[in-house]
Amino acid sequence: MASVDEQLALIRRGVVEVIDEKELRKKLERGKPLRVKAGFDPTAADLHLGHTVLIEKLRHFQELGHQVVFLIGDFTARIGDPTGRSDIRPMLTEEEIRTNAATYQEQAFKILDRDKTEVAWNGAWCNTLGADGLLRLASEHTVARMLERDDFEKRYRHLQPIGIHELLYPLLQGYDSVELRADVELGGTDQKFNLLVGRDLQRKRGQEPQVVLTMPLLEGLDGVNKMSKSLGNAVGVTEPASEIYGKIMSISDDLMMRYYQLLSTVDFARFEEIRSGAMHPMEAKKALAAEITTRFAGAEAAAGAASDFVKRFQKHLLPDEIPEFGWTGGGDDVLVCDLLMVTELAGAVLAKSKGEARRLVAQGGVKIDGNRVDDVESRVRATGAVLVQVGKRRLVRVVFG
RNA sequence: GGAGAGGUACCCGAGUGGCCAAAGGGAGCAGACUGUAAAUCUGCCGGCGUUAGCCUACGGAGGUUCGAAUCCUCCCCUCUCCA
Repeated sequence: MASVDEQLALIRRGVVEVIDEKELRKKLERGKPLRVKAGFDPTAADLHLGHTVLIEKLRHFQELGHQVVFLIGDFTARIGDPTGRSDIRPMLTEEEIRTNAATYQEQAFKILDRDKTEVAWNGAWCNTLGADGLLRLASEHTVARMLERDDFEKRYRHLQPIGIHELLYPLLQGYDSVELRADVELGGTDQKFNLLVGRDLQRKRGQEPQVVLTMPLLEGLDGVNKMSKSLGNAVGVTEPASEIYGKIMSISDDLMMRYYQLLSTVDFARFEEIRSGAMHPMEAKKALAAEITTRFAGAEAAAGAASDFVKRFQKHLLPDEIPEFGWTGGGDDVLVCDLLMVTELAGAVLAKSKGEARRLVAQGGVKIDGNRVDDVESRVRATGAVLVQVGKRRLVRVVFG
């Protein structure tokens, strides 16, 4: 095992706050592997890059020989973490949670070593806690302290509803640490309150309080809000290579530096080179996109996505693979607007409605076989196949017959 | 239990009988400019329809009216204060 100082150096990288660093040092000095916990509520179908910031940090601990506990919040997912929420979120069904949890696990092991990771489900103890246990838990905290929490306080002040079950969330998360005898818990900065409740509860139950490590929140593609699927600014780890690559290429330069900081493994010298502008921002972005795409989709797919990107957006050529859709509408010639509706059922939506289709054409956003079409009345001969392009990214080959 | 305030499109939010498919902002989409960047500018932004127009929509259900997001009744939901 590495020396305590070496360990601390790696552990501290990218971390916002360590509570408390002296305690962490003391724990490390004992020379025993620490139990390091991070919890994930399976509220969405997939993990996205935001989650991976924490998982990467877990991996650091794993590399240092500590015991990583990947906690699936199957029970807490039913409440929904109130963090950052301005409204009550609907409770998920057990079914949804189970499926989500399964994919979370699979995806986490793209980063973590499966054999060295302990997977725990908090339903295991939450479900057997009983009203009795819940009461005891609830008695160990006060309403005033709970309402100190920023998001509760805000909602309270803005006359927004707060469900009583939501007040229970931090307690349950904290209780997980008691059950798992966690030495360290990781979370986003927005989790600080919940993480600290864990320390409190552990102390009350005679355990040494866990050290809390907060990680920065990864901004989504918009560069403003934190990455979240529901905000539509997320990059999912299971997305196709071309999507991951393309989405990263579309971020702003500022955001790129942020992603480098939180997602990349490049060393400090390289980081500085990029930050100073010695490297062209676009080249730097390509390197980042390649690194991340490789991590989740493999080197081969990443290379493909990269060359596709150059072809398509820099040389303005067509990509290797273009989705095809059969035309079933019939007729000798077809209104371009109708053509845009062809993929509606297949999911790759070009236009959601005829109105939108007409708008897109009128605004010059549509190309047929590479030629801009801006007359709403335009028609194409319904023979062979035509290439339909909407905007820069949406591309479909419509096959007649 | 009592008193009061409120629920408007993806989000915030204006509108208190016709000029309201509903101001303004944000998000989103398309175009120009680019490095598929940012910033900026332009257009669009419920559905159907070539225009006219029709349908759907201001928490829900009824009602008043030639006409309702706006008025009335009941119901549902949220918040505040008192108990």
